[in-house]
Amino acid sequence: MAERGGGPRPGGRSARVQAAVHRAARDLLARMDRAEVTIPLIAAEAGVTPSTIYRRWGELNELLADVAVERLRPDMVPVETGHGRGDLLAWAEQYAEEMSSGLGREMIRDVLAAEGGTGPRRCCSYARQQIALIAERAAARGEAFPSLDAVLDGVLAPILFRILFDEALGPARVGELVERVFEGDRRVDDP
Amino acid sequence: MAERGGGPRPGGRSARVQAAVHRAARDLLARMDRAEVTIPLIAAEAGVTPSTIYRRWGELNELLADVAVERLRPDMVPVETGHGRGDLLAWAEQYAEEMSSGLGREMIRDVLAAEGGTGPRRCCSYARQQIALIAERAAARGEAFPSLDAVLDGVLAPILFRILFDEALGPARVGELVERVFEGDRRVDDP
DNA sequence: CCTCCAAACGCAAAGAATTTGCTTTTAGCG
DNA sequence: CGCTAAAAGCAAATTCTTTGCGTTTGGAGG
Repeated sequence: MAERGGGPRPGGRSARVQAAVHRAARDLLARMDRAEVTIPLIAAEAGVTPSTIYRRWGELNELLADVAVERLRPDMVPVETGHGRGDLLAWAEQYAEEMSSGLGREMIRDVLAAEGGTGPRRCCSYARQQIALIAERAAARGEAFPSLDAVLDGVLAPILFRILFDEALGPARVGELVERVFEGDRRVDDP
Repeated sequence: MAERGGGPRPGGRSARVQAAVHRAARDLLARMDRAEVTIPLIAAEAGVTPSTIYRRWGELNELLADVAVERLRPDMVPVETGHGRGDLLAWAEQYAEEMSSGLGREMIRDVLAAEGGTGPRRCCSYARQQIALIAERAAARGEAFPSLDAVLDGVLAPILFRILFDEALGPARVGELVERVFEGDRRVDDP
């Protein structure tokens, strides 16, 4: 029913409609309150009929989650500072800042609100890839670097947890978390 | 608009309606798929008109979030094992298990999906209270115990992060997290 | 190049949910 | 014992969602 993701074939009609709908949704989210955005509105903006959207996405949450996951995909490689700890710190600080914004928070919530669990998984995997890349670079330089799970649980988890349930962490606290994940037992086993 | 929480006055008509609606929502959630539950359905089950619910809660998400926060409120004090680390471990394991269930995950998502940020805050504060209680008991015994923030970021955050974005953590990993939060800098006076 | 096919879209009617104006009930108060 | 403000009921109007059916489209095979 859902058929999220890149679409069936690149270049087909299906892909064009999906692109138009995504763009329309992004535009509307940018210029009006999230609660006022409806499927008929997006359809009108995209130049398609509502039933097309209902058939492809099923409900507003699925569509918005789809759009949010797309926007959450990292668009650049993590900056290189010369050592793994600096790379991770820079990445974590930028990540925390982006996600702490009003728009960032809304996108995360949209992703979580969708039915199928694939959206959150994809977001997690995006972060995983970025961290793995930093870890690889560190390993190539012969540095010790914490395991992927340690970084996920020790840095990413607190950042997202605080954004969702409490108050977003500031850069100072993010720095502490990065420091802490480098302390103690370093498991370099994970590539 | 929302008027979540305990209700205006205990015993009034308002409180009775709220209780009836909450119960109806819980019953329906228990016996049918979450996606099929609608406000008119809940209204019928509760014996009120839909417009009452619309006026009080605004939309389905708000109502379900309200119900979920209620159910997420801890109903007992953390078990006493004799020392803080054991208390925290027992609490964390039980928390992780409860939240990892299908029902637990749905409740968390409901809480997060609501508009106002008060639901997630309240859930966080429930956990805070439980942890603070464990910490107080430890302090009363003269034990060292990690700071509240350290526990939130080091134990609670990974548990919830994995449930929401990845795969729920097993008891073994939860135990590791508890161990780790007791390592390193303890910001409470030494034992 | 042409024809055929399945997938996807548009249209419009039917069905369901949401909003809203107005009336009625109720609990608390003087 | 009335009075009043808040909350609920009722019903009409509006908006969203679903669905059946005909049309278009892009691609595969001849």
